[in-house]
Formats: sequence, C-alpha cells, structure tokens
Amino acid sequence: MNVIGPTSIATAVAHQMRIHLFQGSFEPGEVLKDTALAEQFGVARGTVRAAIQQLEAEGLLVRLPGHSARVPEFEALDIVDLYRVRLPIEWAAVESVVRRNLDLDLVQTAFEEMEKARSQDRAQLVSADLAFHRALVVSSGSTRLLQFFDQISGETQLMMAMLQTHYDHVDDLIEEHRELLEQLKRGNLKSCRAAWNEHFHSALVALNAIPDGGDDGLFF
Amino acid sequence: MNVIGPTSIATAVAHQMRIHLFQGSFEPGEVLKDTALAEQFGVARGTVRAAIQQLEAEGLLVRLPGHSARVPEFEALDIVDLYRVRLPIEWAAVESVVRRNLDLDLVQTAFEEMEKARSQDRAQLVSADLAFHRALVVSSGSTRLLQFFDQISGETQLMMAMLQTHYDHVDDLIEEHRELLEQLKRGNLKSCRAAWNEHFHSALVALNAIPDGGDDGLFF
DNA sequence: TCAGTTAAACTGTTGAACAGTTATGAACGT
DNA sequence: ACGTTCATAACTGTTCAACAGTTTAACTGA
Repeated sequence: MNVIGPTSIATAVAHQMRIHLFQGSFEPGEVLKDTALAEQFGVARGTVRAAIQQLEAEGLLVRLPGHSARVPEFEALDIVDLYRVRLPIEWAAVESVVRRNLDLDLVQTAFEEMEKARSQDRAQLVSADLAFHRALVVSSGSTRLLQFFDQISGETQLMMAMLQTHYDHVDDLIEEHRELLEQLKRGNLKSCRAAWNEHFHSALVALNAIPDGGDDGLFF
Repeated sequence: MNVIGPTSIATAVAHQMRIHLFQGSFEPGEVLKDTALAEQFGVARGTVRAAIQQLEAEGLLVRLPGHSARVPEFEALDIVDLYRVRLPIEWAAVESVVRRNLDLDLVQTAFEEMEKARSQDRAQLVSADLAFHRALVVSSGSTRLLQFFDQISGETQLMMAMLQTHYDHVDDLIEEHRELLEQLKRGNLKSCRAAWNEHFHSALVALNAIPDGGDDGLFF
C-alpha cells in the first residue's frame, strides 16, 4: 500500500511499535519505558519520545504526566464507544457514496481481497475486514472522514489484539460484507442503513460488548 | 474551564502557539522554524519540536519531512470538508441525547453564555458558538465523539482566524442556536435533523464556501 | 530575466547531563 | 505475615552542544 517506507527514524520506530501493538506482543496496561525502548531500537531517547508521542496521538498508547507510556486497557464501555463513533463516520461515507453515485471499485476490490483472506490467520482477516470499510471511506472522498476512520481503525485493531479476538464464523463475516457491498450497489439508503446497523450490532455481539437479542443499551 | 494549567513545558508552548494561531497572529502558509521558536519561547529546541508535533496531530500545523512546520492554508474544499465531517459527528450526538433523553443543562448554559457574548468581539463569539456545540457533544457522553469534535473544532477556529471570519448577523446566529436548543428540548429527531442541516448550510453560506440558494454541491 | 552555484540556515538525530519525580526494595515495627 | 517508612535506584522532562544531510537564500554570470 505505502510503497515508500517511513521517512524519519521516529516514524519508523512508531511503525514498528504499531506492528507489535497490533500483533498483541504487549500486555494491556504494560509499561513502556522510553529509556528501554531507546536501547532496544538502538536510537536516541528523544527519537523514541517522538515515536511515543505519535502513537499517543493515535490512541495506541497513553501517557500520564511524569509516568511511562502505557498500553491502554479497553473496557466494555470503550468497545461500545469505538463502534458508536465508527457507525456515524461510516454512515456519512455511505451517504456520500450513494447520494453522489460515487465509484465502488475500491470497495469491490477490498471485498474480493477479503474472500481471498478467508483461510488466513486472525490478523489477516481483521485487516481485510477493516480494509473493506476503509475503502468505503476513501471512496467518499473526505480527507477528514478518512483521518477519523483511521484513528478508530487503529484503536479497534489494538483492542482486538488485546482481547485476542477470534472470528468464530468467518463465512458469516464474509457474507455480511457481501451484503453490505450489495446494498451499496443497489443504492437504497434505507436498506444500507439497516445493513450497516445490523453489521455493527453483530460485531458488538461477537465481541460480547452487548447482549445478543436484547436491547441495545448505550449503543443506539 | 481547565483550572490547572499545562503540565509540561512542551504543552505550555503548544498552548501558547494555539492561542496565537486562533488569534490570527500568523499568516496562512507562514513558516515556523523550531530554532526560532525555541529562542522566542526561551526553551530547548527539542521542547518546541514536541509542541509542534502536538499541534501537527491536531491539524493546526503541517510539516513536510525535512521542511519547517507551516500554518495550513484552507481552501474551499477544506471548509466544506470540515463541516461535512462535523455534521455526522454532531448528529450522532443529537441522536444519543434525544433518543436516550439525556440532560440538556450543559447545552442550555452554553446558550445563555452565548447570549451574554452577543456584544463581545469576534473571537468571543466564535468560541461561544463552538462551546454550544461542544456542550451537546459532551452531553452525549462519548469520549471519542468529543475527541473528534475537539479536533474539528480546533481546525475550524484556525480556519476562521485565517479567513478573518466576521459574523455579519450576530442576532441571526443566536436565534439559530435558540432554535437548535428548542428542537433538542422538543425531542423530535426529524425536526432536529432539519434544524441542524439548516444551521450547517447557513454556516457554509456565510463562509462563502457554497453558493446561497443553489444546490449543495459536495456537501450533502 | 533566468538558471546555476555557493554559502548559510535549518531539520533530524545523537549523546550526555541534570533536577525533580516515581518506582523499588530493604529495613523496621507491629 | 503484613503494613510503614525510608533510602536508593530508575525514569521522565528538559537542556545543551554537536553533526550530517537537506533546504533556503543570496549571489553570480549568462
């Protein structure tokens, strides 16, 4: 995707740490001391601090003043909040794309990639899943919508790594996305809305963040 | 609002620069060299760099690799994008607040503050205006919705400073917010939607970002 | 007026240092 | 065994000086 690698050492370090974070190499709440990281990466402390600051801005690390950076711990409320914010963002993208009849090629391609990832490991599937939704937001053409999506997406990936989320029903997941794409193509906003609501609802159920069947609690 | 000041020198510097930015002390596209800023603020270069990185993450400065930080230049597309993203965020807050019948005291208070600011200067009005909308998002109870709102809000303030936006019709502005609050209290989602659409539309018209009366172009 | 060259300025990074704060662990009393 | 107190070690936030590589600005000559 990004042919040219990180431009500075600091962003390269941030990139590496991001990968570790998403792979679940760190424990929730784990403390990352910049002095140790500096030695580990073989760079100056100032450089690590810059990297940490980047990740902090992305919500991938938290730092209380005077304390070391920590890997965030996600509670049920955070999970719900993540999806509660992601829905309006994606919905805005859906509205843009459908109302203005924008190109769906990116989403189509992303879906096909997802089908290919059917038999891959968890990380691959998570990333194919998110890539589908990202393609939608890219298609909407809004810089800031994409920016926010990426932020939420990053936090979601971290959360899933922390929770060691596994997809129980990969086929269901893919069928659900086929349905989303189908609705986008048909271009009926109401049906899209329903499909997206259902998709997000089942995601939360799968994460045990809200009870199945029952009332949506905080979500809607 | 924030009784205890910035905790570190770096955030204090960022805070100062933010104020300058919002006051319009800088030109759009102006170049800010960290070496100069360091001397100006009487702090080390590393500290200024940390501050710049914060502001960069907020979209208040841009930095191309190898170049000095620059004050962003807003184009018509950015203005539209700003509001295009702000609408779904606020709308999500409205839905939350109305559906779950949440407390409107914060919004009510913010509105009263706005009336008091009627005769103040531009910066005061801009900030009272944004405070009203922020109160709504706070009331929704979503951390991340608020986070995004603040980001958009910061960029909006900068944009208005850059464009030297002046409110031509202060009374109209206040009446519009009275209407928003009124609709929130009545709790009819459809009317709320209409009120918010109209409010954002007229904001964009006031900024000359979209033509009055005509078609909404990119926006809806 | 414009392109090319040179010198100065600036960024990204390093390493060492220091005060002040936080975490660690040992010693102590209960 | 358990909780306190205290000393020590470790860490953060910050500063300064330095250096290579890059960008900007000024200067030069056509």
